[in-house]
This record gives sequence, structure tokens and C-alpha cells, in this order.
Amino acid sequence: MEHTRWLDEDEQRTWRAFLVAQRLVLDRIERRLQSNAGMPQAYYEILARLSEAPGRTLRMSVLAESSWSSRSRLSHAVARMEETGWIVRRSCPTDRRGQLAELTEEGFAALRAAAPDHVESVRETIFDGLSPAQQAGLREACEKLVEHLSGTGRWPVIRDSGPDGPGAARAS
Amino acid sequence: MEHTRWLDEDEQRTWRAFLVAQRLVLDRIERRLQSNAGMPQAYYEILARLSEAPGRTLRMSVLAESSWSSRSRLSHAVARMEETGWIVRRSCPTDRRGQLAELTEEGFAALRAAAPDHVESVRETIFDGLSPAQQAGLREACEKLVEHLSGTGRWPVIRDSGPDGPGAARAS
DNA sequence: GTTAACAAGATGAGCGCTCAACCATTCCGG
DNA sequence: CCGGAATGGTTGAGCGCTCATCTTGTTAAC
Repeated sequence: MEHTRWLDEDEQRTWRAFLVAQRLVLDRIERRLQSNAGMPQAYYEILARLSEAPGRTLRMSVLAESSWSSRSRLSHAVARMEETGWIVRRSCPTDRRGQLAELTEEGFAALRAAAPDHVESVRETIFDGLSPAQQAGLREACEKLVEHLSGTGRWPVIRDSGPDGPGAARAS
Repeated sequence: MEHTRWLDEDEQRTWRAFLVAQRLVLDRIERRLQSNAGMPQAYYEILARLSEAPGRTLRMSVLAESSWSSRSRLSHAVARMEETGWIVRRSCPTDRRGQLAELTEEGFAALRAAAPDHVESVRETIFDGLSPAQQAGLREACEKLVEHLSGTGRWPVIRDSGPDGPGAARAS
């Protein structure tokens, strides 16, 4: 057996910093979104992707990929959001295995209502504390990580649906 | 109502990259740790902090802070790990409200057994995909974020005056 | 000293997630 | 065609987490 490649001091600090920063950031944003819009970040993501789709409708599998969600997770999430009236499911006409998820007017309204504070929260949490150079460094590293990890993991590689990100709700 | 400070295109990309990278990284490491050592990352963190403490013992509150965990979470986690025999709780001699969490031999052994593969997993996930400069950039940004976020609004949740909170009788 | 405020933890309900099945449909090699 | 593999999606158990609440112990004001 090969000897373990332990982390040197710099690597330890990097890993710790990433872990803690990730916790603090996600936690803060999740908490604020939950208290202001009554939805977790993952649901916001799903609604945002749906809102950008033609007809505000996507197949479950496509939606799962574009929101970086497992099928099981998406299935549970959509079931929940169907109960709250944000999404409706319809069967797919061309493939009887498939299901289409469609954003309802209520769902779209919920997304629009949630967006401004969520964006503000993201800005305060991430961008207000980092210099432009630090933002660039963060982005470069994260994009590289995504590239590094998205081929071999459990999620298929997908193309980002464009530079619009979670902001579709602002575009109308 | 002020106008929302929407994210520009660069900021969108940065935020998306951070979100996705964070998901992929944590997911991968968590999954591997779970399958190889039967514990979630948060538990590993707790065991690691305990193992570094004098007497392998810490007060719950200190342990909560040093593992960036809420008290409730730590309480649940320690309860669970007490069932599996990795931790024992003893009452604190100097403060009868307090509890001391002590790492057992079994807990220490579990941590030691988990460590090599976990470290290898971290290395493969984070460091093998990043150049030294990118690692440095990631570290700088994350450390800045931690600094930015750990001051106020850190973990202790801002409680609005609840039913038996201060000023409950007068507030409404 | 009494009493109100506060701190340390524990606890239980609720929720989102994972994992491992599971059913239904479609695809594809003989 | 047929039958097995692959695909799309759902389901339920189990778990870790949050939130609100509760208990117990400490502190401080008067």
C-alpha cells in the first residue's frame, strides 16, 4: 500500500478555509432565503431553471441535470413544490416514462418575490467581503474544480444554461 | 425600497461556480468518508477536534465553536456517537450545567482508521485539480470570507423575542 | 436573599437529502 | 419479433440538521 500523501501546512489551511467558508456562506444564504421566502436554496435553484425554460417547462431529467440535483432529490423536491402549488407535473407526450415539470404562476410569483432579497443576500455574503482580485481568484479556482470534478462524479457534465444564472425572475 | 443590487455577469459566474464547486467537492468527500468510515464529514470534524484536545476532552460549548457547529447539532451528533461508543459524556466539575465530551479509545481508533483515505480523498478532490496559484487564490478568498462572515451574525442565531424571551410581555 | 435574566445542553418535530430498491417504458442485439 | 439491458422516474426508510422549546444551573441587580 502506498504511503498516505498527507496535507502540508498550506494545504491544511486551504482545506480548512474552504470548509469553513463554505459552511458560513451556505448557511447564511440558506437561512435568509428560508426565512424570507420559505424555500431552501435547492428549491430556488430549481424554480430559477424552470423559469428560464421555454414554456417554463422541463423534463425531470433535464431539470435534474441543470440544477445539479440527483433524480431522487429532484423527485422529492418537485413533489413537495407540487403540494405548495409552485409546480405541476404532466406526463411527457413523446416518452411515456418521462414527466414534465411546469412552473405555475404561483411558483413564478414566489420566485420573483424571493429574488431581490436573495440576490442582496448573496452580494452581502460573498462579494461585499472580497476584492475584485479575490473574486477572480475564487472564480478561477471554483471553475477549475467544477471542470475537474464534473466528468468523473455522479453527475453528468452539463452546459450551463447561460450567463443568466438565478436571475431569470428579474428579467420580466 | 431601494433598488436591488443585481449581480453582473462576472458575479453571476463566480457565484454559480462557487455553488457548484462547493456541492461537488462536499458531496464527493462526504460520500467517500461515509462509505469508508461510516461517518459524515461533520462527525469527522468533531472527532478530529477532540483528538487534538488535552485529555481528548472538551466542553460541549467549546467543541461546538471549534467545530463550527451549532449547539443543537453538536448535541445530536455527540448523542449519536455516544451510542456508537466513540464519545462519552461526563458532567463538568466546575459548572454543573456543563458537559464534557471525551473521545474514547474506539473513537480515536475510528478516527485513525478513517484519516488516511479521507486525506487522500481531499487531496484528489481539491488539490490534484488546482495549480499552486489557484490553491493560493482559493485559500485567500476563503480566508477572507471566513473573516468577513465570522464576526457578526455568525452562528448564534438572532432570536427575535419569543414567547418567553426578554420583552415578550411588551412586544407583540 | 430573592428574583429576573442569562447560559449550557437536551429534546422532539419537521424537513431535505441519500441510498437502495422498485415499476414502467424504451432500446437494441439476436 | 423477442428478451434482456438500459433509461426515466418514484418511493420509503433512515439520518443529520434546524428550529423552537424546555430544564437546569449560574449570575447579577436590587
